[in-house]
Amino acid sequence: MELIITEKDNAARRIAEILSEGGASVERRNGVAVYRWGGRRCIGLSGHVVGVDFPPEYADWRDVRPVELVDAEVVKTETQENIVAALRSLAREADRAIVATDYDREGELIGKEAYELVREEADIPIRRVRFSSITDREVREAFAEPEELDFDLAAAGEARQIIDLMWGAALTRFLSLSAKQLGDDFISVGRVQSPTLKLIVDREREIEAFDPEDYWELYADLAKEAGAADDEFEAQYFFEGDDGTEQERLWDEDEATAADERLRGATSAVVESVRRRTRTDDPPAPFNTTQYIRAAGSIGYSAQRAMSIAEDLYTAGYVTYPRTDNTVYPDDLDERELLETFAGHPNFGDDARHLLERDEIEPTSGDKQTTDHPPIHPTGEFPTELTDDEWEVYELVVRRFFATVAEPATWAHLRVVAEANGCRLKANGKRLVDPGYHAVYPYLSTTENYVPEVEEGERLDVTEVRLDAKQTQPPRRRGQSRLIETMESMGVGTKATRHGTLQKLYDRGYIEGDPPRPTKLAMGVVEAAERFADLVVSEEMTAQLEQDMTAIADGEATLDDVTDESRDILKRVFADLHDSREEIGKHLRASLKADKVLGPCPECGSDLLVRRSRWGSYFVGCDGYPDCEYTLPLPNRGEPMVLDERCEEHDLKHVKMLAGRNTFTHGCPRCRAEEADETEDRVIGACPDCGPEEGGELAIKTLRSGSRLVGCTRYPECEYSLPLPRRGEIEVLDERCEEHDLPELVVHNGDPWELGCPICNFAEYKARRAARAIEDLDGVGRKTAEKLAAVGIESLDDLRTAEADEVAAEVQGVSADRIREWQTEASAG
DNA sequence: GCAAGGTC
Repeated sequence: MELIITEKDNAARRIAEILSEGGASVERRNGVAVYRWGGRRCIGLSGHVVGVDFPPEYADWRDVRPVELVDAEVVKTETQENIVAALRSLAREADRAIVATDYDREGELIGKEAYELVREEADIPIRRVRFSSITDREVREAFAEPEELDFDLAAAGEARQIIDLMWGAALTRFLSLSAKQLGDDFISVGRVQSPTLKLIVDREREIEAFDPEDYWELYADLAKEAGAADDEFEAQYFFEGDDGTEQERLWDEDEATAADERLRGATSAVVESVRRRTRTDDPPAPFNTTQYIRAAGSIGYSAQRAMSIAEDLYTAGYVTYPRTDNTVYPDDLDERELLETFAGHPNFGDDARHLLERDEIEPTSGDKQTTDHPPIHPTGEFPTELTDDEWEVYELVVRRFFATVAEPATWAHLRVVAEANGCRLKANGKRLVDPGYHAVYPYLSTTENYVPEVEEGERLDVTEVRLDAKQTQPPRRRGQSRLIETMESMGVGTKATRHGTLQKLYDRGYIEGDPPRPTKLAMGVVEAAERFADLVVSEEMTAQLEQDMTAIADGEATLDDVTDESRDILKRVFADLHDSREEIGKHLRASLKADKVLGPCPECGSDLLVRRSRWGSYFVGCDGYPDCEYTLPLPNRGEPMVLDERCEEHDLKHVKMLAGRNTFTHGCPRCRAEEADETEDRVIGACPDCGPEEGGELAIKTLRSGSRLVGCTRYPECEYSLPLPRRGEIEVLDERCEEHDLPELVVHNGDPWELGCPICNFAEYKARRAARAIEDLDGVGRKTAEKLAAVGIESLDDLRTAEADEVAAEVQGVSADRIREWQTEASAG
């Protein structure tokens, strides 16, 4: 029997399909899928099935001095026991094996790990095949002429594993021990996470150090003398700077007002020059992971969410592998054929047919060509049931593919320079003459700037003059996709890990919000690392490692050469760290506290801190506790983030509550509490729970945490309550709900929101939320959710408790098995 | 309880 080993199940299934010409069957070993046909078996791993670690005697952080990890042995442990067991048992039955993992360095290492597991069981020939996309031709050609594993390349990967573990673990333990942070709140550093964190911290330092400067810009509205009213356009004042370049900003107020007055003295301007240009705007390159994340970010998806959706679409077979650096379509991809599959599609058909009219389909390509996976593109398999988010992302991938085979766009640029009373004015117009690829890819801006056709020497009316006082702005914080792009350009992390690294920084309490802002703890960690272990916060560590890995792969260095040198460097770092342990610990503890301090306690003058209760909720408490028991409540939704902004009255920092899309600013917690104390409850009717027996009434209440609700006046004996929005004035109308005998409410926060009867409103809200929860289940689209609602399934609970067979009989197109899958998912979530 | 890299 010949055993074929791939990096993942998906690849195993597709390779089996190709080599067996569709004749493969699936069986399970230890729960792992094995594809069989003829004399062949094919198993997919799950990436690395073994990992590096220290022997168990190094496990206790308190027992082992961190520096000892530098010379500790590094052992391999099985991390995916089911898969390893399945692989071993298959190996015992095989008379030869073929490693078919991904065609990249990490794939070579994963292949070598499989090689060693097989070797422990059987002394059989083990060969290697390499292909860059799982297509019929590439796979057949690769299997026709198997090659050998590249052990040097695999050793390069192992060197990375060892160095990352030893630096990461030793320094993480050192910092955590020094700050006495040993539980879930340990303080981590690493070759990838720390330079990424420094990138964010450095930008924050620039922002903090920024000193804004005043400047002025001068504008005039110009209009053709006999033209239509909408022929008016804006032109900007400019002058020649000392270096001969065009300048728009006036840095001196007197000069600015002088120019303003001069221009105001002009009633007309004379066109000095008109320049027309045509510019082509080339369609974008195929999607690699980073550019995909960026595009998904521009339509509102976080990096993590974008990757998670892409992975789901990939597993379902609708798009190709989402983790790739490649921006060049492989020769095997027939773009015309793929377009043809879309020609009959209800959503994409028109665009696909239009693109097929081109004589020659020549796709764009990016700078980077790799051997592991093609750029992300649709497979041509059409999805049936997608959630709204999945559909939006799927459409993005389809349209990006369309864009890469579409024509360039053409813009007409028109630059007009005019002179008015000695002032020179310019206007740059642009018009999209031919939308080209924008017609099929509507995600990039096509904003035009209108400037009418004018002639040289033509006289224009000056209809308005504006002098804008402005200030230079600090650099902007990078958003998630910009950070990922920067990490890529620094060579830090990989296509498969960068978004996860950002998530890790959030989880470790190093960054908050979006765009991410570093915490004081992050500032402290980066400062400590810069002083004592500069290498671990520098991108050079990765650059050096890459060079060393290349040397190992080329046979110019050995794994031991490289790891021993790294050990020496790390030992020198520890020699410096040793004496400063106390000082570093104090600094880190001060940083940790700084993230939580709001300001002085009104009762004892100690610091008020954001704290967490035993039940997990947040509140503001005094650092003087238990001597001082002063507290203030915080909203019960989201994670509190302390802002720099301070309340003038109470000298307390403002608090923002981070809750994804529902993030809001709470402000000064003392102000909120005092406002609540001063707000009278407004009675609006009888309590439906206890009104008849106990005479309880419903009132609009404001809590000290800032929440508002309609609740029973007998609270806490009666806990009946309905939520109200946090913001906006609540108006009570005379109209009453017939069913509940309560007044209709209107919330004034921007556009008036007619909330109506609070009981009806809450019922509707719950129904909407339930519908959304059901739609979030894997493979339940809106249509299915509607069908389920029609048979009375309106919440996850309804779904969980329903009889799958009965529902299947009533709902067309949904099997009982499918419903049981959803029930499992609903119970798990 | 450490890292970073695969993959789910």
